[in-house]
Amino acid sequence: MTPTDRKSTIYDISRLSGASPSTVSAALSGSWKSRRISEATVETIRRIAAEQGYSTNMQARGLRQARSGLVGMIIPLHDNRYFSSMSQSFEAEARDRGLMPVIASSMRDAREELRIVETLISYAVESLFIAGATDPDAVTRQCRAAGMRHVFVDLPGKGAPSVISDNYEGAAILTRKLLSLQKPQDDPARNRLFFLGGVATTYATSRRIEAFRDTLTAAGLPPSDDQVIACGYSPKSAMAETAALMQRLGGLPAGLFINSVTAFEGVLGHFVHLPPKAFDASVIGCYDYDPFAAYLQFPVHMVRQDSHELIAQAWQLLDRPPQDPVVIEVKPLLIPERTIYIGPFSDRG
Amino acid sequence: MTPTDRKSTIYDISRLSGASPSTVSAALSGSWKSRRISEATVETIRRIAAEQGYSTNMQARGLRQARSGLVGMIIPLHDNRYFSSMSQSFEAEARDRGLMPVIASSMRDAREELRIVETLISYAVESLFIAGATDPDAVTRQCRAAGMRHVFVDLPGKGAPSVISDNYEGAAILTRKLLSLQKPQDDPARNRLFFLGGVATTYATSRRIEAFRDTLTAAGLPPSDDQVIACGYSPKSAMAETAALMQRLGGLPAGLFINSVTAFEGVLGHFVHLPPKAFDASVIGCYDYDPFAAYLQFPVHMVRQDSHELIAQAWQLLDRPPQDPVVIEVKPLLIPERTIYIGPFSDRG
DNA sequence: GGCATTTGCACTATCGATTGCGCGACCCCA
DNA sequence: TGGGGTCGCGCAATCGATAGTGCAAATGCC
Repeated sequence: MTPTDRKSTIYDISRLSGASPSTVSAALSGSWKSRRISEATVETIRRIAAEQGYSTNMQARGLRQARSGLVGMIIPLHDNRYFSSMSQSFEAEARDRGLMPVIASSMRDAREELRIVETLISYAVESLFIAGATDPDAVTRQCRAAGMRHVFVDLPGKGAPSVISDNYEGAAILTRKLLSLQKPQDDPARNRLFFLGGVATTYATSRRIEAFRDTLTAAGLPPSDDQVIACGYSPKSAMAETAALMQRLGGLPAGLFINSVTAFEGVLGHFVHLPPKAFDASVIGCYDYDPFAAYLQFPVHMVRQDSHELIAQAWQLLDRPPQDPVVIEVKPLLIPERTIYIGPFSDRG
Repeated sequence: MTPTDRKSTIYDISRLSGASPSTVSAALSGSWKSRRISEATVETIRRIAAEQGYSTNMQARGLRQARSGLVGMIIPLHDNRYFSSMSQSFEAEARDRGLMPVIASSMRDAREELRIVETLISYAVESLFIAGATDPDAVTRQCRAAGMRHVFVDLPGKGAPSVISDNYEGAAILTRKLLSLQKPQDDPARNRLFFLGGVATTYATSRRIEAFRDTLTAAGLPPSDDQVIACGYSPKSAMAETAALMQRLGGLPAGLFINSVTAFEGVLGHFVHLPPKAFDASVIGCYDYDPFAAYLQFPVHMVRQDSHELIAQAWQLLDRPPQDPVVIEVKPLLIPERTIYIGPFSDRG
């Protein structure tokens, strides 16, 4: 209320109320019952604190208690539907628990990721979620050294509990779907399914490629190496690779398994140059869901990873830390073509 | 290195190096030159600190220096392309400046927004960005009381500098585009443009509605009140309102101005039930850009707000705080139909 | 050689909140 | 009236880092 520009402290409240700083602290922090402070005193202190617009200095509290009230989360990037919906779920749960979420993006850069971990440790976050880790083992080493609980999401780590989506199953479902809808093409080079996007050395992508290969093989169509183009997640490279592929094939292949929305964005960047009927002979699938992508000029079959459930399970792992570094797999869902999925936060926008 | 589970402090380094804690602090914080600590001593201390995996306790430093090294940002929600790309730009710049970004989402809830402001103040963030504020005046009051610098983005506040996109201009451009492409329809009730989504009492939406109205009026087609349906930003309500509108009109109107991607998501939730040719007689525009939305079954004309530029300008306002609460307007861009815009982070995914 | 500087570092208070401990006042009961 | 117990609260240490000040040893200068 009073327009002082210094933030008021318990010492100010102490002076104004006549009570000692420790009494003020107890009154405002909730520990007054066990410290036998009378309700009347507490009331007075609360009133004065409210008048002064007092709020606890969390740095001081954190320093004293060795708890900061912060929880960290690292994601590859904010600007991505999958990860940002993880952030949303993460933040909701954190705030429900009275914790302040700190969400940072690594841009899939291992160095950056470690820098963030170190910074978060400096701020004494109480636990850390790492989604889509770039170098999980290094992260675990750092966290261990600082005694920090952590959980991996989407990309497992050997040194800590992990929650991932069932990449093999999801990719197998999607591949089968594509196979079942594939229309035969004249040119044998084009009459095949291609896998595009992702980083092959990455756990998630490697599992998906495995499923892609196994499923094709099981269908009697063992893929050759050129059918897997793990060109990274960026729109730019996906666009270039799509162009190159079509150049090579002289058109679209019978089917395309796109390994993330971001890659899809790049693919689309090339597709816009094609006439609508170019897609008639192809079937397109994407590992990731986007409502708009579900309703393009051509049908797209999408696998939706349950980001909300991933995060929920991750919180549970923190609550009841398992003995061994378990890996929990969450089933992804094949979304029928041209379907708008309504998620948990869709009453907000 | 040593597997102690307590984090090491300057006192540990002090003991191991034989130097005093204050010397250790100076050596590690960079103030050693002005404190005349010999380079040899600094080297020793640095080595030991590295061996011990020391990192500064930011709570202690922040408490002492009354600076936390944190910058806050509030956005309505993470799970939104427009806001998450703001987060991305915000975070990049913050980290470049050696600050740790803390990004929280208000879910467009004024109470929640104020709670976040209070929490961020408790953590002594050094400045605060508020994007799409729900109650800017209340935010300013709280920030003032705590002596906190803040900037509004996307939605202006009276009490602090603001950077917004030029909503009037953007909406006028989009409306003109829709008008120019509109095909005459038999039914006069349907032969009109409709505005759907957003909160009418909100600055951005009200400016856009103003432009929508003015543009139609200037074209000799003054709109009636039923042509503006400000049903909020959520997909759910947009879906319901789209259904209701089409029920009322007996089909799609000649043109639809959709006031955000989130609303568009809801609209699409209804559109999926329509046959592709249902869109032939309509022209659709959306205030917000999404690469996938740009490539739907029907052409969509989109206005892209330059989130990167908005954030860049906001940082500049913090650097050189203006006397009066200025409002900087950033021009939005009309993206031609079926165009994939490649943004500043598209080499990452 | 004596005195003034400079060098290199240690001492100690401090930031704001929490917490173990202790102390006086009051009550109860014998 | 005295002893034990409870009430209500204050004192002082503490968390880890920083910064003002002081002080001995080394160096410079005539």
